[in-house]
Amino acid sequence: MEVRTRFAPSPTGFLHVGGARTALYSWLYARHNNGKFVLRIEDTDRERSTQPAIDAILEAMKWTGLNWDEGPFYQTKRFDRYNQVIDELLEKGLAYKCYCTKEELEKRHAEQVARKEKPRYDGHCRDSQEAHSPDEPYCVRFKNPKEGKVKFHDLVRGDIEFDNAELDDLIIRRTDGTPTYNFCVVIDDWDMKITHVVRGEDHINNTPRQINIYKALGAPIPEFAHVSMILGDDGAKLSKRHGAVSVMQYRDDGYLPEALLNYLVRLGWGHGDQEIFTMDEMINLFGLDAISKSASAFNTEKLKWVNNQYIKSLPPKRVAEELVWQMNHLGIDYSKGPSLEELVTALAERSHTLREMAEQSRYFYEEYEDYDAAAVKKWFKSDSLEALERCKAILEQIPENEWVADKLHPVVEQVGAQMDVKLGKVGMPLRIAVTGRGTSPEIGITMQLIGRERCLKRIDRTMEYLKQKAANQAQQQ
RNA sequence: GUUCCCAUCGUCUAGUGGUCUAGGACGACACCCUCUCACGGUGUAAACACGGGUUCGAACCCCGUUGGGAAUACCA
Repeated sequence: MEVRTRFAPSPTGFLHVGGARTALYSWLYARHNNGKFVLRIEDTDRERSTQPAIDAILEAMKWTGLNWDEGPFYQTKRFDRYNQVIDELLEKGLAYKCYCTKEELEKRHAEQVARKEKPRYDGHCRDSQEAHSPDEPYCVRFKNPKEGKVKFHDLVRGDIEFDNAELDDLIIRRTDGTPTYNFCVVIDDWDMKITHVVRGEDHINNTPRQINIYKALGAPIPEFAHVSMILGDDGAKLSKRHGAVSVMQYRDDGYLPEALLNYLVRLGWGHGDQEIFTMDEMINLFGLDAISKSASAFNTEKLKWVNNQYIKSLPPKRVAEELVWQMNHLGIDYSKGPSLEELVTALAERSHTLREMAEQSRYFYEEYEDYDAAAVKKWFKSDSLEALERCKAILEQIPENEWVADKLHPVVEQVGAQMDVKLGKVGMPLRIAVTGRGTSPEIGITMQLIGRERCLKRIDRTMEYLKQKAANQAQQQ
């Protein structure tokens, strides 16, 4: 039988990393088994569901590359189907109309809590013979079995069982005529022939209710796999105060989707000691049974490391694609200067995020304003002017067509030898001169990418600056 | 309260009764490399929540305790 999985978010907000991991696991399982992955939007709660949230979720799914084979299906478009089944249930006596008012319900609920009982519907209308006028409002409840147990084998947790006595008759159709979640999922998973339900562990408690509905319907019961939740860096439940929670926020922060997915797959799943997985490896090696049962804390430091691994190993062309967003976001006009691919190649090793990379790239495309104060203080010494003069003398002899790292790199050593000083005394003033700052890639490639004309101009500028600085100091003394 | 789920270094994990004086990764620290920042390399510190069983033998199996989490909605 074909494996069919699904991801069924409710559009009440953006896609967060926990949802993304669940989606990833569901997607991987389908791909691993050459099955189908279905996307369904669970929007039966019309109060809280919004179009912007739907758009945000779809955008995040596309960005991560978790492509779906069918859907997106919307539950709000399937109300006729749900109501048809509810009517059938009503006819067969497997569901019943409940006329209890909200006030009555609340009162009984409060009494149960006061008695320290588990609050649940008491079945007041289940066997009631009370007469009701046709226009009296009612909701529909599912007749849950009163006795026995519901057992199921969870693919990640093993056997789980609940006593039916713990469950109550849940509402499947509200007074306003709209069906509710626990009913809709069952109908949808049934209609969409879902074979494996991969979802968050918060649904474990819903599973026995849903199984009872499957049974009442005579529908096949799918396999279930309940994935644990993701905690924040501090081990507390993930929330806004943890900063990045939305998947798209990670795009904005400069993470590659490949890296996020790799990080996420390893968070709660492992294959020996392996840390980095290509998509194909993930698909080939993934299995629901290896998913860890306990919740796991999100660790941004490790994500950064993974991201750096991908920035270094992915084709520069691919990284450059994602870098475009950052450059535009920072307003850097990269049309005049090195290509983004060259930039990526030069900066890959020292960038943990694309945002960092973009921020470090300004001097390749724009003139810098001021020198980095700390770098100036640390590296501009009394002999820096001489070092720059000597550098310039050699650099001027290098023609435009030979302005490449291999030719530029030895300049520092030559001047270092001439002056009989450590290379830092030459390389650093030169670096600050051409970039305005104390950090950059290797000086040869840095100068190559900045270009001959710009470099010489900046060196001139810096020599002027150093002369001025020396003059000021002399004056003060 | 009740039901259900969970429990190995700070974090993610390997480990499915002996090969565990518990392995890897991130992070931390130290050293090496070095024109900066990084990358990389080497090394150090760092964990089986607790208590009972079962067994010749338990991180691994069972029970309990403790601690976390989820559900208990006319939300999903």
